[in-house]
Amino acid sequence: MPIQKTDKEEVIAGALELFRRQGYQRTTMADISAACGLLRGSLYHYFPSKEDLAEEAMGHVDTLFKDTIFSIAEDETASPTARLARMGAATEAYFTARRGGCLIGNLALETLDTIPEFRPLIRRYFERWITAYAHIYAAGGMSPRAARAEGRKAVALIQGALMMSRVFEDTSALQDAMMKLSKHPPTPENEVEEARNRDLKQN
Amino acid sequence: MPIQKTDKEEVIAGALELFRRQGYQRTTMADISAACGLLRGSLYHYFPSKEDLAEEAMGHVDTLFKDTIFSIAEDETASPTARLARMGAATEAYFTARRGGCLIGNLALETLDTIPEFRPLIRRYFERWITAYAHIYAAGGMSPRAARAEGRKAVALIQGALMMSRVFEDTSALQDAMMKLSKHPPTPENEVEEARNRDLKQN
Amino acid sequence: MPIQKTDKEEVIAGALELFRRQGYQRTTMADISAACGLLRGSLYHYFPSKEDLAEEAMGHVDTLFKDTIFSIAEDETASPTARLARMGAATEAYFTARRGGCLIGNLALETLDTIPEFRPLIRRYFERWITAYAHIYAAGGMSPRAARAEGRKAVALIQGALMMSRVFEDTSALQDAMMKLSKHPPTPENEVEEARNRDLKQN
Amino acid sequence: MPIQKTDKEEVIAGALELFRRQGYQRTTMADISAACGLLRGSLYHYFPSKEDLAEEAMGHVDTLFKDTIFSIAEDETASPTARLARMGAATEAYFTARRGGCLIGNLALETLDTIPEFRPLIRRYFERWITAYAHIYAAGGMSPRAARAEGRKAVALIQGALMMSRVFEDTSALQDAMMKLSKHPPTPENEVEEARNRDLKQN
DNA sequence: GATGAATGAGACTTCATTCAT
DNA sequence: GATGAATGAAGTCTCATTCAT
Repeated sequence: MPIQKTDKEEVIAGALELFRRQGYQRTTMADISAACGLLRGSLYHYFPSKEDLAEEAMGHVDTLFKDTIFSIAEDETASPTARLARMGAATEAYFTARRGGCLIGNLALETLDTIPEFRPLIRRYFERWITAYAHIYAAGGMSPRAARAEGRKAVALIQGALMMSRVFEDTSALQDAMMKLSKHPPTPENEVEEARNRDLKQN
Repeated sequence: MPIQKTDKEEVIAGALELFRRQGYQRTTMADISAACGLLRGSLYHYFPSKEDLAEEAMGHVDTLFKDTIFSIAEDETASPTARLARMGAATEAYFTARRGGCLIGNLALETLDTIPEFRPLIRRYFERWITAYAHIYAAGGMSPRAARAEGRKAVALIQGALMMSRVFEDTSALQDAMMKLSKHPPTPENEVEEARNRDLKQN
Repeated sequence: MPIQKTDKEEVIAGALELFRRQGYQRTTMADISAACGLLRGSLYHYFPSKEDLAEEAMGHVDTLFKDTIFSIAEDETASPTARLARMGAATEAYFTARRGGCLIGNLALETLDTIPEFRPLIRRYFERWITAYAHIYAAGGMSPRAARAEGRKAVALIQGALMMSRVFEDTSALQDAMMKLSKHPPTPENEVEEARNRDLKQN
Repeated sequence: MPIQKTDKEEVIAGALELFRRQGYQRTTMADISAACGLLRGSLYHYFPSKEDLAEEAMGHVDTLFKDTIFSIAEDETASPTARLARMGAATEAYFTARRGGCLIGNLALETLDTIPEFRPLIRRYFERWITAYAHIYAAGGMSPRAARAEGRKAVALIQGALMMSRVFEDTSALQDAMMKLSKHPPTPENEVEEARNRDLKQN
């Protein structure tokens, strides 16, 4: 029985990578079966359809991020800045070790308008990510509303940076973005404004 | 001939929207022919293949951005801050008027690893965009190196915000990001650091 | 354009015979394409699915029976007995010229519980057939209620006779049944009863 | 062993119902295994193949009819009319208690031209049924030849009535047919002719 | 230039059957 | 004997592309 679970996980792992790099439509069940050594028909013992398989792959990523990355934000024993740094490092490590960027981000852009079944999964993943950043920002003294807005911008920046890294085949775009996010909580717009005003008055 | 060209433009316009919302693989030549009123076989009088059609659609977007958005950055008669605001407003207006986000960003994530022919087009588009931001930032006094890094982050933030807007069906994510970018040049990391240090010393 | 219609009719004719003899599930699109010289994929230019193709085949039979057999019942210039004879002869001729019995009867038993889309077509066909017999019986002086009941039995007898002919590869079962139905309107139960009583009294 | 046999009977009972309602091709081994609580692979401990399983199911019906319905015809202690009534009642009771009509009649129309292995079974079943009716009719004074012809029509009427009952989801079609058959031996064609002639002469 | 039927490769999926455990 | 994963052939259907009219 442990063999069984291993097999299924192997299929998911192979499918996950193919979906991430080739997209959902372009990846065929034949590709996946070749990647995991199973025959085409055998995949259907584990997954009733290609869609289900993709959902399980996304669920796998979702769970992994929840357990190993987003959970860092909840560690109230660490300072907000320390949590930011640790979450950033974990995020960067995850994506640096894998080509093709973010599975769920990629599938989001490809399927959001055509496969409604994926939408809840996609939203839950990003919702959790945003909430993680917002939690840290709020712990740093930001208002809940601003913390959430900044969290959304943080996730946007990471996803955009993943896109840039892929487009230019240069991981520095991701590193750059993570560095920006990791050092300290962002300064919301008005605070920046005030800071500038202060600077101007000093001169 | 101009009539002909109009026909071709209509095909491109229809294909562009379908590719943006449904992705490349999911969009069929039949979808496109239905969208523009032509029959399946007739598409091949204008475009030798689906790939060529997609490339022309991307080229259309590329040219449009170059002429109407990126060109704003070159307007040396306006202040950097004014150019940022105008470019931000134009960008926001473009994407707010269309569902599905950014054609080239979407196709980038879907096809970068499977259709190498698209890569030069995708890179040129993002290269221009980054350059536009870098140009403004440099005009604001930033070093060329920092300006380019900040430009890349700016484009990343926009693309990520487009993803968030689509995921949550909420255009405020884009507005939020554009507001952040439009107000003034970003404060590079070390400058913020210094500013904070200044603040601390004052207290 | 007449070529087009001919092609489609040819496909239907080939499919019709295959469905009648092999059943719906057992007949593959490959069988049909081989029978009409078209490639598998080409069938989908004419019919969106196998189900639709089968429905058109059934519709073809339905129309043919309506126009060439059931219409005989409406010919008020002929006596009921003459109409019975002509309808019986036409029915027998149709089924004698074809192996495999009645397409719609066969598909009825095979698909009634599994392909609900076929049900309306199947019912309409039998409804018309019953109505044709009932019309003649009523013209022969039978009450509408009894005429309908006898019509249903007439159609049942024909379908059952087709089954017997197929089981025993002996067309005499059909001929036998048609002879019984063709000679004159049936004597409803109570009339037979009365006739027997009369006979008994006479002796 | 008796436990084993019970298991086998359960499989056959489940398969029988599925084959009757869904047909042979449409019914999968997975359907059958789900219906009887066994797993897919386990079915092959009892039956070497799907065809064998279907043959055993048909054999089950064949034996049941032989023992509980056709045997009534052999009961020389009862009058022909009484036997007809009892056989009709038993037949009607059997089919009224089950949806989907007659397993062997259904499979006959579906498989007669494609699974020759089933043919002997199908023929034997109908042969017995016809013989049963012929036996009663002969006991009623009909010539062997006429009795057999009338027996075939009786079975045809029943099978056709089962079809009508299923098509219109109305068991009255079967009841109607059974009433016709149960009251008394049919009047062969020529006898009716003579009776009519007698009637005419009287007027 | 326009049409739309035809092509043929290939996609997802099903299913009877086998076999190692 | 029971299990259920694995097999591999085959089924329905899609689709980019071609071509005769």
